[in-house]
Amino acid sequence: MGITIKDVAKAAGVSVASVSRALNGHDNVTAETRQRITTVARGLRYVPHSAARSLVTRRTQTIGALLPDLFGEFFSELIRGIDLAARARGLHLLVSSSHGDANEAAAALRAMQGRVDGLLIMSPHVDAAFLDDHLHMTLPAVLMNTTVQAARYATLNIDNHGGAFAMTQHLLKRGHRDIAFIGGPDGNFDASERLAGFRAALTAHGGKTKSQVLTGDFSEESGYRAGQQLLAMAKRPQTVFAANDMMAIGCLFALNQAGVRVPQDIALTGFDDIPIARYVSPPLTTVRVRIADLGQGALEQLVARMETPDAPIARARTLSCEIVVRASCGLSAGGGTHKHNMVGRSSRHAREFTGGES
Amino acid sequence: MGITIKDVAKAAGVSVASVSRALNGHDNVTAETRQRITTVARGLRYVPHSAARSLVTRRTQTIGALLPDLFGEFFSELIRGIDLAARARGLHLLVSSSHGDANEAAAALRAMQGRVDGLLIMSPHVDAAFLDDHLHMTLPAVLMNTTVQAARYATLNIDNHGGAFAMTQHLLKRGHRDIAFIGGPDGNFDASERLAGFRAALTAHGGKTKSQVLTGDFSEESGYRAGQQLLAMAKRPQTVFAANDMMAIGCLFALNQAGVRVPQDIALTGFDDIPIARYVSPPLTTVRVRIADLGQGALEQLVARMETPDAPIARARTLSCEIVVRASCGLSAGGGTHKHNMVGRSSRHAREFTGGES
DNA sequence: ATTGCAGATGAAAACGTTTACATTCCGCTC
DNA sequence: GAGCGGAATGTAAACGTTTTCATCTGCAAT
Repeated sequence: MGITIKDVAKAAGVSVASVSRALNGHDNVTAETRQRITTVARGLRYVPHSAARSLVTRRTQTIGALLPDLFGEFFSELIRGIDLAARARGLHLLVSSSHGDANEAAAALRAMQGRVDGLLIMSPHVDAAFLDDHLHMTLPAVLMNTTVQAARYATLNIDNHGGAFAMTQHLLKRGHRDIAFIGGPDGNFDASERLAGFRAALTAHGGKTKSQVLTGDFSEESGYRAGQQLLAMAKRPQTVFAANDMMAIGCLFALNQAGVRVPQDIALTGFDDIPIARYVSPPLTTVRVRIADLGQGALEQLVARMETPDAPIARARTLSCEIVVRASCGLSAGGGTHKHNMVGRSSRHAREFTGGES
Repeated sequence: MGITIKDVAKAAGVSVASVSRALNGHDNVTAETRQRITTVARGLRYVPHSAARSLVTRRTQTIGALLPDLFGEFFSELIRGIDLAARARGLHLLVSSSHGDANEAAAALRAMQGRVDGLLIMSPHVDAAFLDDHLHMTLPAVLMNTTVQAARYATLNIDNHGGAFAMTQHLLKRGHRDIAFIGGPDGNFDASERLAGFRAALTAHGGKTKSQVLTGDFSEESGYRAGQQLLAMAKRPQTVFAANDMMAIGCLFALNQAGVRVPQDIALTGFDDIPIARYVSPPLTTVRVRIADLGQGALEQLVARMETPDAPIARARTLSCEIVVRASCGLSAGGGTHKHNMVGRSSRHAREFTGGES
């Protein structure tokens, strides 16, 4: 690795202190000396040793993201959002994923401790006690999509309940009365909230409805299996609401394959609005979660905490969702083919908003 | 941050050296003392300061991944593979992406220097001179999907050319004679290799064929636009070969939307075999790249270099692809519906292998 | 001419580890 | 019982920065 600040100092004929000052843009150094130092440093290809710097500044310029998994477009988008925001602030991003159980999550949490200035945690199965145990109190952290309510932690949630509620309501309003819900993994916060929202809407509606819940685990394959279950039924439900888009797409595929037409024979909706959702046939009606924004927002909240660690923790923020009506649920009341709406990030869709930021 | 190794030493009534030895599993320490120290350390919730450690050991236990982008399932899968392999070795993963131009890439490269023990670089537009300029020679690095041939760098490539060649050959063998190719971004190594493979196969075939190239940039949207161009043509090609799956899916959507049937009216194939490819309708015939394996393999190669930096660099490895025939290109010679083949990670498909590892 | 001041620079401490080297301790052997 | 050897433990240097404090310089004010 070789070349240190001392070498630069020697070559420039100044002290290490001046080199440090010049390179870090402090103002108490002559323009001329700074010029000389920068030139020398560049010539020598000097790169500050970040560990040494971190040791004394107690800053790593790095934030960590603890994710449950990395599979599929949801996490892809999430990381993209985080990365974007981090880059804008000159922060590095350390990712860690695949934490099947609590032990792995604990190990990951431990390992990150001290390597990062702040932590973004999305682990739908960790609870407050777990965090108290393994997360150092002084390390700023933001929890995403978590069941943890403790006021000690900053949290940012998707409006899972509201989104599922609105979507169900939308379906009911359009006359759907017999709806099957494809659920997510057991113990997953998002999954259970979405199911709860679905149920609440049914209850709120009051009228006569029918519903059932199929099991899934958020993977395309589980959606496909659910689709096969549907196909095997003597009397199929009128509508399927999958707890995420990947399952909806898997289910759609099973239906397509069997020649069951969507939405004519059965309507289908998802949740998340992953990028691919608008490109399947028929395009998927879904609950839009601005996934990248979620990551970005979480990072910004984290940065805020890092900058003023003593500020009281704002109460849990919830990111609103909106319903995006595409063809898969049957055409909306307004009719029309919506063709011009189906492509492009900025296109407008029929929308219904959920509660909004709380 | 508070609690250091000194605190542990004091509390356990030993010297810092013993604490260090005990906690790092050195053997020259009594079982009894080690026991005591570990207990105390745990009780105090001592976490070693990694920067201090890195400073003296000159190791960060972190590897960096430099990616051009994070959008879509391809990168998702790639990161997943890298993360998996890194985790298995107790290495942390620092990601950095969105390097539109060379300047950004240079800055990212610089910033990573010194924070990582090794670097995984996928930046389809960097060349050897660029690396010589910005990459410290002593930092182990593995280049993925790069045009760089320099023997100084370890590289791991997808067999883009072979894959595209094989796919084109497959299409020709099935009687397709008029094929449109949707290309990737200008200057992108993968894109140009795939196009070259396509052309080479046409040339090799010798017989009378027709072809054209539509422009794309690897995004669904560009595939959609290409699809619209196709639709607008007086005489449409018989077959479309998109340089990646995302574009194929975008194109498929445009065709579906217009009521043009795939594969009856027009055949369609892609490249990458991203997870979603088997779940669109019709399922996409494509060139399978074991994306996660690519990431995993690159990481392993990197680790090898880190462990023995002086070993001569193995010549560029190329990861073989295989053709996965699903329904979108018209049924394969064998006929049948392939229904049982379309789902599940381990299902067998009609396959044709490309050159394999060189 | 002396004092004071401000701005530029340098010397050295500090950050928390690991590790080479020194010391202590203990049980042996002669 | 003195000397020895080896294991366990301690001491202190080193890693490469940043930053506090001190020094030095030149210049204006007295």
